[in-house]
Amino acid sequence: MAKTRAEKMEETRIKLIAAGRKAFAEKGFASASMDELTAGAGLTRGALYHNFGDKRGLMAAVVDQIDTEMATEAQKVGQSAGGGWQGLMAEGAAYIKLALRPEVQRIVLLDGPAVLGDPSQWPSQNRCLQATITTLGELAEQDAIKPVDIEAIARLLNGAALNSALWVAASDDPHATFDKAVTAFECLASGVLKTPAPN
Amino acid sequence: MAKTRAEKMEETRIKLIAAGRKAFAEKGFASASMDELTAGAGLTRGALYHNFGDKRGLMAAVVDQIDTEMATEAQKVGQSAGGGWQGLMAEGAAYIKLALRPEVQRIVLLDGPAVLGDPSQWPSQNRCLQATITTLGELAEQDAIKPVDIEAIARLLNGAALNSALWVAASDDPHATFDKAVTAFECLASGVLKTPAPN
DNA sequence: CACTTGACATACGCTGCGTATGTCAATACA
DNA sequence: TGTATTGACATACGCAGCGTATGTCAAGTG
Repeated sequence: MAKTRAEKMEETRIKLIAAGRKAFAEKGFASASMDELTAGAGLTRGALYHNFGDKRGLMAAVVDQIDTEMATEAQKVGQSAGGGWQGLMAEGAAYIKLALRPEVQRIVLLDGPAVLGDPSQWPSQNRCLQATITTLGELAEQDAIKPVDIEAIARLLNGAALNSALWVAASDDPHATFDKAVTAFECLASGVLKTPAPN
Repeated sequence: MAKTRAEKMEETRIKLIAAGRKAFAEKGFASASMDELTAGAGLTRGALYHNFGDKRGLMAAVVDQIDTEMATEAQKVGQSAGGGWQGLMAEGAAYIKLALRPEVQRIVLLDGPAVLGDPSQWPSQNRCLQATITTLGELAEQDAIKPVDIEAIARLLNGAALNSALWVAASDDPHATFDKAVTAFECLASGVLKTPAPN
């Protein structure tokens, strides 16, 4: 069967995003050549500028894809941990673990802010936050946490988790450092609990 | 009196760093032209590449200057708050307040990581952390905090504080959001206390 | 007072982005 | 079904900006 035009266009978008994701991860945004990148996908810069406007546009699409994946994954982990406090802790650990991937570090944590600006304004980041905010909301209804601004707590927790991943990844013994980071995360998070942490 | 060569060179370094700081803050690293920048300082790119090696080298010098200033300032605030727990809280609020300056946001929080890599590896950031670690160390000696890894806590607190500044700055009502951020910061920080937070 | 060093300027090449223009296949329409 | 039209993508061009190779002249040296 002949492919429709819309289908083919969707294919090229997918190919370009995949190529961009690879190039940005391996060389960083600044050093990734659009000529090389598109050629690798069997296309030219023409396709890129037609579909995404400019280099930044492709970056935005790539970032959106990556941290949509992260949000989905972390949310899933949180829910299968049973939601509530356990879910929140599992989500935090999941974020740190996901952010250990070099691809995430380079694209989302290092280059993303420089290219796209403040991460708290990204649509995808708001999707990530939503999971945390929802979980915190449940806890608030159960009167389990202090009466503080939930959004603020969620943002600080997310920021702390993502940042600590860079530290973990750069450490000599990532495994041991990961454990320290998760423990510290849980320790800080316990500050919002009304009852002392169950350690 | 005639100026010695070393003195003149020091002057050009200072001029270039000042010009870089201004240009990077106003246009961002990528869009800052080294030709313009150096011309504004009454010099040429020759001086720049002689003194700093490349564009990144100047960026490193600028970042180092800025967050050395931040470390000094925050430490001062923490000490005049009397050290200990009050000092730690004051330090945190000070970091958030310092990071509200557009110059800091653009250079240190957005472009810095992309250009220089993981902030936790910057020499200057380690200076910033040192203050927090010292304060936490005092508290540990007084047996006031839980037996967790101090470095990990310090890194998470610093990361949370700096990140929240971006959120505050981008909000509709920065003043109100600042209060929320500081309250949330103190709430999370209280998680390391053995005795429940004095709220 | 010749000589050397080195701080900085000048000149060049190359890479790479964005855009203007061209082309050809897929749809619309008669 | 043949013609017109759109639009997805390729090709070609101009320009900015980085890094480097080379030049110059004043400050230090013996």
